[in-house]
Amino acid sequence: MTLNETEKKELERQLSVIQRGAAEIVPEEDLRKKIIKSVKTGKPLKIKLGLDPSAPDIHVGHTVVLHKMRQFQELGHRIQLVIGDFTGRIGDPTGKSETRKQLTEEEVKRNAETYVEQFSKILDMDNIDIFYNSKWLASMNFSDVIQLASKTTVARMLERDDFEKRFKSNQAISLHEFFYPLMQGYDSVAMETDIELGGTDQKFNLLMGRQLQREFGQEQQVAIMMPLLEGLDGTQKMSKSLGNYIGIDESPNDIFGKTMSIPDELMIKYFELATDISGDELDRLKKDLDEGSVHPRDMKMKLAQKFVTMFHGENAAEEAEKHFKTVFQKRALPEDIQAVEIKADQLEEGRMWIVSLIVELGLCSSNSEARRMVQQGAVKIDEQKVQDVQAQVDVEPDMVVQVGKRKFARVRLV
RNA sequence: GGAGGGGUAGCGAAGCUGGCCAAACGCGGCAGACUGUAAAUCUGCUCCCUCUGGGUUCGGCGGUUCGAAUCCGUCCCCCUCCA
Repeated sequence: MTLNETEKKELERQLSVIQRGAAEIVPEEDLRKKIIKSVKTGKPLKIKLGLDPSAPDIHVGHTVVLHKMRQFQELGHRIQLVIGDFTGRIGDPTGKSETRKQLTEEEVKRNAETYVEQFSKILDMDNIDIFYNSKWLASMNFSDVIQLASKTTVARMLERDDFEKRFKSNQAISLHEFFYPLMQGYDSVAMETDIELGGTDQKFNLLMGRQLQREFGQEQQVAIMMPLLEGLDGTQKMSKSLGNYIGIDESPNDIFGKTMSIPDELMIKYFELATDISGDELDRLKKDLDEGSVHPRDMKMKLAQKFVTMFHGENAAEEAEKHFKTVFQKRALPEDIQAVEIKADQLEEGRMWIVSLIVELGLCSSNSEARRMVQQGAVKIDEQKVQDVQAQVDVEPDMVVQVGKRKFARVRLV
């Protein structure tokens, strides 16, 4: 197929955008072909992203794939979300024994709405298709299922990492778990997907889509795997269960603060994968960092600002930065300290034991912990260090109690 | 179904010839110093309790004993090998 100059340019433009940040594209050649076809015919490609309906709270790690989706949108392609409402009922094959609780239709719907709401911070939701895979999976009968199962082999299934491991180590693999990739793959058949996006951990499933499409006589989809973003600890992938995540629904101050605590080495990766900056801008940032012309801290602040802006808007970002600067750079008290009620009848002659006060204010979870904090010199009342565990504190309204560097509470006497 | 191994604090892992075990050690976490709420480093803390002491812990339950993570019975769960 021959391309004229403008078409060639367009091809290269799209390729470079799509490739940026991607961990793997399988196969690249097909991607080329699909883009050429699209450029020639003016028909957008169908880009699929599968969603698990059970975990609707998304964090920055999830946004990696969303940013890639966004880029596709901007390139004029059609993005399609599939809510795995049917798949969710089967339980995913992570090897853990707990059976996933069945979601009711209500819950699935509510979760889907949450997705839509959260995604709107990154994607153009007016320009998007949403599917539920129960639409085609729920109506399949047993012979349809057998038919589908016959499209692949046990050996093929065992190629999948976690299946292989479990098989070799004699751990149970329930037969139904084999159907999870099959279902996900079949979604691509049903939707005639051109390109499917996912994390590198989804590779097997994405490739299954390819295989099934071929079996069903369709043009095969291209699988684009995005890297998994490491969390705040800098080593493990960002996940809610590890607690090393930045949730997009968190407060501006938390998002800003958490971003500041990521290891420097990850900054560029975060910029590349989790923000909307262009390739050129990214190159500039890298250069600045290498040359040392920008303080890494300041660059990270820029990142933090981008995140807060993305999730809460520009004003919030400015506020958060101000907060960060006063609290952590100047070590001053933040402006908006959460007020916590202390009931007057908890006091004895207007006083309260320091340890109980800390616990009552919710700054520590047990007396023992609070006691430790006092002993370690982590506790300040109105900026005065308190180190006496026995101290009886005169409780004044609006008094500010601080534990460690980042936990504050303002007393509200009632 | 048979044989063997194992279940200890957030995790990993000692202890298991009964008292010195609230339980070594490592990781993680928290706090302090230093800083850029980065990294590295150093120090302390890390079941609960108004605490130089007390109370509950070592898969569950029940025994033996002055005293049990450690011994006995029983139940549950996990793993390995055999069928």
